[in-house]
Amino acid sequence: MLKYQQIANEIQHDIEKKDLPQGTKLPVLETLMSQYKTSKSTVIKALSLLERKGLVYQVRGSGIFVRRRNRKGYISFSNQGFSDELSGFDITAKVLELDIRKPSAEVAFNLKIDSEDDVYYVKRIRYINGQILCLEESYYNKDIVTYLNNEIATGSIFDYISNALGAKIGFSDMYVHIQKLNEDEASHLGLLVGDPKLFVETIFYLNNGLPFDFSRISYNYEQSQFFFQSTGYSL
Amino acid sequence: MLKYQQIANEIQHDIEKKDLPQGTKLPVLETLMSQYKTSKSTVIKALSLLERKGLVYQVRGSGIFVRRRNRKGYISFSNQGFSDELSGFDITAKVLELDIRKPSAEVAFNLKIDSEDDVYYVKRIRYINGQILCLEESYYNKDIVTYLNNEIATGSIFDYISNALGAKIGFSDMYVHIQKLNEDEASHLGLLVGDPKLFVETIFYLNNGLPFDFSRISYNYEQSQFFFQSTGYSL
DNA sequence: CATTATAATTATACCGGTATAATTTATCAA
DNA sequence: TTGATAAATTATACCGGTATAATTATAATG
Repeated sequence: MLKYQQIANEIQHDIEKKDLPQGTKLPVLETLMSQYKTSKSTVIKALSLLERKGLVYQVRGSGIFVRRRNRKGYISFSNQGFSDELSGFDITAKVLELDIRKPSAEVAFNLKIDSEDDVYYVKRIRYINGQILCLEESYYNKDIVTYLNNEIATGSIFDYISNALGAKIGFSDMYVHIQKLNEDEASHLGLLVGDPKLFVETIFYLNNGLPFDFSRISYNYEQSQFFFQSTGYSL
Repeated sequence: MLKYQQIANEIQHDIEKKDLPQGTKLPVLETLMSQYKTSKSTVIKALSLLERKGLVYQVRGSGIFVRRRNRKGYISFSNQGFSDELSGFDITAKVLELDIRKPSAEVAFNLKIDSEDDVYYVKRIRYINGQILCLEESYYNKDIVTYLNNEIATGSIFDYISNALGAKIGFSDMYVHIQKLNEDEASHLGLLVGDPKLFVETIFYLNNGLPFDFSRISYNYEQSQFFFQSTGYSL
């Protein structure tokens, strides 16, 4: 792990361990430099990382301060996406469908592949702490996600892609809508037709810019509480 | 304006002016350095800014590339919040209520003030391109937002706070829910009771960490299409 | 005591350098 | 032509420095 990431982790763990409240001032840069035996720029980079994670804020001429924490029961939604920030929640999945197929025009467009190329199609229900969280339909570029099965799809597919396939997940584009549930969705989510849903279309890219996953997710509105922190641009 | 922000702007304008498609490779660092007559670190900082804005992505050993753009009609939702990213949309507002009052316990808690301190309360409907976008209730700490009137609240209150009051807006915490409209909301949004809504509670902070605005917003689901880009943490 | 001016503190901008890791291109061998 | 190997390209990590701007603490002033 990189030095600045390591330092960021240690500072984060320190904040969490000591349960520091909002507004607590952290040691000044100079102190952090000697504490972690590193240069100023590396400390700054670590702090910038923590600032973008929403853990601290920095005030020029004043100091570095601890930022407010999440409300309980809210899913933290960083600019990393949902999936990794689910610590503290019990996430499981039930696979409804899993097959290899040819993509529709829309899917092919979003994955930047030809309509003759193969994709893995996965339809599943995801649970959070035993409650139905969402209904997900995902299309994976088979050239990148070379293999999938039921067992893998029952767990975290992204963990599998990162760890087993060794691919590096980069960024994503999300298109968010508020809509009413249709019949199929309502039955899977255990809700009524016309009930609210959060509907999100996402294209996930590897860190080299290749799209590997196009997904459509309908969230159960009863479980949909998200915590989101903005940071401003001047980092 | 800072040099690295200036450079980021110029690169952004260049991308938009030339309408460069996704995947287009930008000049290499060395070229950008001489092009903008600045040091490596400053160029890197400018590019890091653009990366967090979702405009480019960088691949080590390969280059800097243009990222996908927004779909038409979607409100771009950066980690800056909604308000500033509404270029291309016509945003207006109608003020329903505006007064000075004592905060409830919840409002006082979120603004970190005493229940005896004054707040400005503003209730208004915001329109996007003539359509009803949302119903907003906001509480402003009167020690910070010292004056408000109907005319100001008809426009952008944040612009007023930044420009006229000279305060620097820093970051925000958002709590997002999907719910059903109640009677009051439905009547103001021109929708039916039970229709979906995106309900967002936000605490806005100045750049020195002081909370100055606590707001509750109910979005019209028919106008609620948001574009959101995640970036990964390794910037 | 309140206000103002000054100094100290502190984070940030900006510079330019070396070393490193990932990718791409060129080279060579089979 | 293919596949492996080496070299070149390119972004990133990390260093340490000076200058600057914002804030906070201190001193001076009325």
